[in-house]
Amino acid sequence: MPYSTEHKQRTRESILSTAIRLFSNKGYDSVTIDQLMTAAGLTRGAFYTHFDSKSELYAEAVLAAAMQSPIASGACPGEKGTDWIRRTASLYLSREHLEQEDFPCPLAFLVTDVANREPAVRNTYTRVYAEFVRVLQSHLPMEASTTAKGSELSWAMAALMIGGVAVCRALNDEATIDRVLVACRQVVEGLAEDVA
Amino acid sequence: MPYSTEHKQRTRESILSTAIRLFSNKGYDSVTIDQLMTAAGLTRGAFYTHFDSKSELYAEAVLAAAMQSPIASGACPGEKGTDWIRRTASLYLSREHLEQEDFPCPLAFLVTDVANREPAVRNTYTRVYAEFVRVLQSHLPMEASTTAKGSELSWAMAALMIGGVAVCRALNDEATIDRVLVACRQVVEGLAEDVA
DNA sequence: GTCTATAGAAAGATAGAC
DNA sequence: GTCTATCTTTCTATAGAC
Repeated sequence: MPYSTEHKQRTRESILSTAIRLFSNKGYDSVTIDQLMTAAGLTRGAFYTHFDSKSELYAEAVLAAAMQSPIASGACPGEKGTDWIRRTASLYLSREHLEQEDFPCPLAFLVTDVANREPAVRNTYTRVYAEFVRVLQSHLPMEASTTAKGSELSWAMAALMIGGVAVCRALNDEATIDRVLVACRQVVEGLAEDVA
Repeated sequence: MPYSTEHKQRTRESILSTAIRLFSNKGYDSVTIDQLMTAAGLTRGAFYTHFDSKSELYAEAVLAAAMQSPIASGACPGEKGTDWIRRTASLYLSREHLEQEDFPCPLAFLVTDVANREPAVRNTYTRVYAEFVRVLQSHLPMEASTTAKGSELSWAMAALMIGGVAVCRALNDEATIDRVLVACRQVVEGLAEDVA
């Protein structure tokens, strides 16, 4: 691979990382190409060598964000079963995640934002969400990891975790945020254990 | 009250209703003053007689949306206890709500959007959310409507309902949407009953 | 591949006529 | 109070130099 191609690849990934960070924290419309490129250490003009348009970048960013987020893509490889669920819930529904600037879960940080975007982006979101649910279910205890009941539970658990984080980001009161986080963690754990 | 004042009041409310509809379905940035006023049957220039700025309008719209949404502000006055919860969950987590253009629940339709806005808007969101939780808890069976455990459950139930609706709006697959709606409804009902 | 410069469109907000 | 006209800013995207 010639130097220039390799270099282009690196630049592209740098733009993408910056995009994930900015889009996740400010939403699609509030991020300008200028801000993005400046934050990536470049200027406006260089953008279009790497991406066709802002919306194309967004679509890629949502997917890349999902794959890079340690929280969404099956963290805690050490743990198993209910322990994994408990640990994931406590990572996902945490202040650290809320304040996570670099790799937050796009499912939570961009829910409403994605809803207002074109079908291609929503297709990506749909796939990422389904994968999140699949991973959750695979860690449910015993047979629940394959039954219809366990599946149903997983679809709701994912919505609860995403909802909890999304709501907390909209709230403006520390005490309320902590209450929501704790409550959601407790309920997720309870659900995972009761299904056994 | 002189005619002009009364008329101004009506116009103002008309703009506000239009704002609720447009903001809820497209988000803050995607709605322009021009679109808004045209949809309200007026022109750009008339806007600033009623509101100081777009962001001020947004803050008012979020509050008004919460009060006008029959779903969020304690619908089903006929039902009581667990029946009320079950009925509210089935209204909230429904396709009708997802496709509701005029009075959707801003807690779900604007979560991420509000998160990216100024503190005043997030304060409003916080109050509306807390009220939603309060109403939910008041319909929990027996003592749960006053205990700490019932309170915790309510904070999570609200996040689950909001998360379910918000996620479904981002999804782009009918079957997946139905699965999420059903799953969330089931879990909400289960939670409300198990606490008894 | 990245830069500066700029075209071209659209937005928020204001001014002044009616 | 509402209109049309406009100021000013900001944004996406492109052109051309290096």
